[in-house]
Amino acid sequence: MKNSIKVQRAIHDMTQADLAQAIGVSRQTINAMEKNKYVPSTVLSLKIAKLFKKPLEEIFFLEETD
Amino acid sequence: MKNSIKVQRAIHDMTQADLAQAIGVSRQTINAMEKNKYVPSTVLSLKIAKLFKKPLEEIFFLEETD
DNA sequence: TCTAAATGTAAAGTTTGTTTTACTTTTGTG
DNA sequence: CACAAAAGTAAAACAAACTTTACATTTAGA
Repeated sequence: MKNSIKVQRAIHDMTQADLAQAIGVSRQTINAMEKNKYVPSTVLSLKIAKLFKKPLEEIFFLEETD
Repeated sequence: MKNSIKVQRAIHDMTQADLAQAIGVSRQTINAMEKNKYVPSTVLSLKIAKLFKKPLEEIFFLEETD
């Protein structure tokens, strides 16, 4: 799975730390997500989509390998 | 987080086992999700939304406590 | 009612998400 | 350049997702 969190952060002018605090996770969790180190839980992705006011599917994308 | 997987299964006339096989998890995983035993990964929820041809937010909902 | 299919549940084990701490590297701005 | 903020990274520890096996309960149909 891939995501466009970094782009959304740029649009909203937020740092990784800002986003982390806004949704209640550690900064490393945001960083790892952006670097595709792991797949976040659905609660996390829903919170991020909600914060950025976008459908979840516009931020998180399935890949062939998923 | 809550979800309407059971309703979607009914609409598509699928058993828990059918759905499990369709998205590549165990039947117990589907059962546990329906009973809100745990929060699925974003890959799982995306696959389910895709299978049922619905926006993810129409199947998985954040709650106050999330 | 009898039976089979479907669902619910539970425990043990493995894998993966997430946190914490801490340090390095990059980037932007004076 | 110099400094600070932001981003990248890494390892250990813990929490949660997911599997497997196995069995009990419910539901639907002959």
